[in-house]
Amino acid sequence: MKSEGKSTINDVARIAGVSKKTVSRVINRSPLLNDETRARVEKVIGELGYVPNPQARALALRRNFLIGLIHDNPNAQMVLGVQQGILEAIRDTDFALVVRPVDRGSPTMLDDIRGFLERQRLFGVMLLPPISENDALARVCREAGARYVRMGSAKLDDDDHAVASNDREAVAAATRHLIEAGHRRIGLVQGPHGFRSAVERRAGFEMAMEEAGLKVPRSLIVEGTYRFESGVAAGDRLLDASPRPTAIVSSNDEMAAGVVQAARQRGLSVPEDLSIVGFDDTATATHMWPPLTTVRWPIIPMARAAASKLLAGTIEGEDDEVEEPSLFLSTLIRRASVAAPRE
Amino acid sequence: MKSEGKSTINDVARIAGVSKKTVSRVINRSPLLNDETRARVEKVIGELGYVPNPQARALALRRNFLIGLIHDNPNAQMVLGVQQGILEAIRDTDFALVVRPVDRGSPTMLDDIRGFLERQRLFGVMLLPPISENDALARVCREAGARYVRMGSAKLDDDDHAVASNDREAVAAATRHLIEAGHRRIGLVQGPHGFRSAVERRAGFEMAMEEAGLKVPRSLIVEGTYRFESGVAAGDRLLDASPRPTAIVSSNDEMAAGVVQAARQRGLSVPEDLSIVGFDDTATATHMWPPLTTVRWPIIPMARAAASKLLAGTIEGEDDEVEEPSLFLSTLIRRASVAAPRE
DNA sequence: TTGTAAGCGTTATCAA
DNA sequence: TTGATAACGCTTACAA
Repeated sequence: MKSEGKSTINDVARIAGVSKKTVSRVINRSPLLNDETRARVEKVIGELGYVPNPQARALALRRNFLIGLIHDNPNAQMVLGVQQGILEAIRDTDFALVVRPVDRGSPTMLDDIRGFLERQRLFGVMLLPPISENDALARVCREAGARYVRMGSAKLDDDDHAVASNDREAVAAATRHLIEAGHRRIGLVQGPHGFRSAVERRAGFEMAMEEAGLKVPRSLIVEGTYRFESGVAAGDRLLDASPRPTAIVSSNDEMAAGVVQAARQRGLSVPEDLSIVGFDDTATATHMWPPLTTVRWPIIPMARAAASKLLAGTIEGEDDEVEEPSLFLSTLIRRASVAAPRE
Repeated sequence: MKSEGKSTINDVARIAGVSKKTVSRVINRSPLLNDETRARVEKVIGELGYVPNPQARALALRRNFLIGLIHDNPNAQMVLGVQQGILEAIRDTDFALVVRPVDRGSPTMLDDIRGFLERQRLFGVMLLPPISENDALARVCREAGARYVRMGSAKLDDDDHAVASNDREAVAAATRHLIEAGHRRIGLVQGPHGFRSAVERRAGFEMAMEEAGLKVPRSLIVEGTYRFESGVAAGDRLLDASPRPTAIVSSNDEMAAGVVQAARQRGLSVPEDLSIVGFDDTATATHMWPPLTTVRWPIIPMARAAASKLLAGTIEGEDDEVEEPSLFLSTLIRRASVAAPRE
């Protein structure tokens, strides 16, 4: 058992008295191998503490064991959740995760990513919203020879290349929850322009309002950036409306926290004067006061499934028959930020 | 301009009418090269869209261009901040960032990390607190031939292998701020056992109290886990004390938010009935109510400096003379969670 | 200043 | 079921 991982396939071959190729077959679990030979080679591998060199493998195989996470996502919790999901999926494999944040605003973003993919020659990449919604980016991945899986708030690609949540239905359910509590005048803090999630969540909101025969005046829909500050601003705008809404649906938790702050600044209390529901169920939702009623987005399982899709067929020990799901259901988590309207 | 990044050094050499080695010299900016030759080769490189294959380079150089981030840190904001800092440092280099969370509780952690380092043969790794405080881990890195830099709340290693913040002094300053506001009975929510940051922050607290001739009863120091829930619990314990503390120093923001929640649950308002200061200045601090007075920990610059240290000497275009700093000063950010005690 | 030959550690081809 | 030999794309001697 050498302490350095310096022994090579040649050492193993020499000591075991076989050829390199035979050792290679053992490493790669080739089925056509004498059990006795295999055992002998494995013994030597164990004794030497031999670990195959991934760069050499990558060179010979013309692909490496790196999967990339490309994102331009403003939400730290979400990004970390995704990382965790991916890591769960690649645990016990030779794959490693490399992260690559990009700047959606940059005109050279696509070229940057193309360069990155060509340079690193990644096995595949995971694309997070919002850039996962960019079809040109998917094309770049294909052209660069990188497999990809897109995560999104709606089906963005075929099942081999996308996992999605049902944001529309989830927000509709959240809105219905407010309606059932007695609210009639409900505002929406919408996500930013260009985000599919923003579109889906708004559609869910409007769907539920329409079902209930409720009309949403234009003044009760305000756009935010998914950031806290924009939630404060949106809250201010919404609470300036007259009559004031008695409830607000926010397209994410962070903005919902901003709305709560806006309400508090004008002496309104939540949920007595104003009910609020968010989206994401990030740590913010439980750490704020009152704890936020929100939609739990199953980020970690989604990311895990997406990563498994990416690796489909490559994982040895796994039952390759298991098809990863492509749609993940979000669920409403009821906490303390919703109550019946006053009077 | 081929769309695929498939051309190799041989293609470039053939078309430019030079040897592989000359192309290699161009790529590696060798100084002993005829300018004219260089120009000719560079032209061909541009036309072909040639990109050197990193796995081949890695194989030949016996080192790759991957730097790892090894951590077991409970704070999402912090982890993401560190990632951002590292990425800023490696921007415009060929390096990529590989993330590797580990389980501090696992008895096989060190072996897992050793296996990871040997398998991936990383150029170097960044170690985050709390595992960065583990000297055995540093040894494992050295044995595996990986450079490393440790981030911490105090000097953990020599200057080439560590960057630190001055947590002790920063918490002392925060505590003094409370004392100056008139507080005398001040509690501490301490970080968890085994964290150097917890030790340093507590030391800063005690230092400031002692300076002011204030005695801290044992009942006013409660240990938390750095998580929100533990902050709630610690807040409960502290507020049960009699007489109640009029101010609390929390070893991080997340627990501070928990303390606020505990206070609110018993009808106490912040800062009127209870002043609070946190540590980290994460998003939580500004998103909560009231906005939290806290210590800003310069995570991103620290991480950037740490990554630069790791790469020291390898970056071509850079002025290698610039020595990265090893100590980063935290500063007190005054917001609305501190006021004079009542009466 | 440039080129030749020999690796780096693996896998693929094709024959035995 | 195994093995010799040639890739894979680059760098490092060592010459020229």
